[in-house]
Amino acid sequence: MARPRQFDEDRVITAAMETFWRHGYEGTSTRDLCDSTGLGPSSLYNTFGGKRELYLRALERYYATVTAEQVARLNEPGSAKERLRAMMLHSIDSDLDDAEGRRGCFAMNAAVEVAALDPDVKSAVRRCFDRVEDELCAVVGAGQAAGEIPSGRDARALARLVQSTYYGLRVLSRVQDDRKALLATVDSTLADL
Amino acid sequence: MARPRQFDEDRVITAAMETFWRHGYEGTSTRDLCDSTGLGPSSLYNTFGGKRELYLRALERYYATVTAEQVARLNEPGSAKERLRAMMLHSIDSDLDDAEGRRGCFAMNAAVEVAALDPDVKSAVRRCFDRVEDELCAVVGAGQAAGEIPSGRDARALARLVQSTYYGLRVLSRVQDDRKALLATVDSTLADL
DNA sequence: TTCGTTTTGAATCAGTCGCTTCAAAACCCG
DNA sequence: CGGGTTTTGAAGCGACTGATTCAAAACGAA
Repeated sequence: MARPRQFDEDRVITAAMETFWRHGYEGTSTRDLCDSTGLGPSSLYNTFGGKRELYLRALERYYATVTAEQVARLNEPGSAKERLRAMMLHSIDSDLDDAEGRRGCFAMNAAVEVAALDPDVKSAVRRCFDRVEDELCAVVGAGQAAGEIPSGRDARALARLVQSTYYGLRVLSRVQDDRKALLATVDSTLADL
Repeated sequence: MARPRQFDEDRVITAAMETFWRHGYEGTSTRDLCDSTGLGPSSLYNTFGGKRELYLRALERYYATVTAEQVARLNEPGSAKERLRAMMLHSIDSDLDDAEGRRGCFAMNAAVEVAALDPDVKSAVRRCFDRVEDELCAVVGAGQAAGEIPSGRDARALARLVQSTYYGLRVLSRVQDDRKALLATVDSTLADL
């Protein structure tokens, strides 16, 4: 029928996600995106529509990959608290790793930078957060069923408490390099469950 | 000796802070700053040096005003838990208020958007966070002395736990409008102390 | 009033912004 | 191979970026 594309759409979105993740929405120019994806501007606009649409696609990709990994990590073998700890530990170590560029959590970055200005971004970010919350809830529920966590309190409420502390720690990790202090807070949270 | 300035430097910094706060660092242009401050570009550059320096001054101003208000709110009359609750409640209501433009916490915005790229911004933000942490620690200590909070655990550790949950809630408030759910998490945190 | 100093506004710098246009190239189907 | 369709690269759109220049204006001190 017609000329086929020379690029893999998934690869392009992944490359765009990396760029947005590292430099933010306003900090990323269309030329940056062309450079990192290897696409010319016409291909980029022809395929995705524009910078904003590509950003939304990048957030979807984040949900499908990184958020999925977080969920998977919560479902690895171990007690409920061990699994909660593993997820938080992994994120903190990732946040503090210079080799990863200290880019933090892409969904959180989008929440802070763009969510107030763009309802679609807000929805995409909430989708990530809600998915994590649901899985935290499941893990807490399992812990309660196993007698590891007291059943007196609502699993959802406990999950939200863990979730808040978790994202708070990821904020602090942007300016606070003391890994031990962050880990101590993780353990305080788990001890309270 | 020479021609005096036609503007009040404090007013200019405050106006610049509002603009940076609302639109972020990259989202604010020098012309935006000229418009909001009323200064011409030459006056602005002559006085402050450039956009980055003005941003740092804006962060200092945030510390001197908003962070100071948070600290003051922690020192109002009432029990320790009442004071902790008052601070968190005030911030959440501020975050959810459309009339305030849903701009969140300027220090947190700076932490997420700029801190990784600019050590001076990182320091300025940490100054805000550390000030809040210290005051939280004092309040927790007072609660322990009054018998309101068990003395078994380190006040500093408890303060950091509250602080993490606090900033986590402010992240969630960017995409989550359910005030009751956020407040429930505040109460869960306080109940655990 | 005159001098020396600083501030101010207007104009403008080269470079970049997000985005568009368009003709040539590349493909599949018949 | 020819016809129809899509993708591609290059060039460029007007607007805006952070920053600078410079002469005129506005003051205090002598």
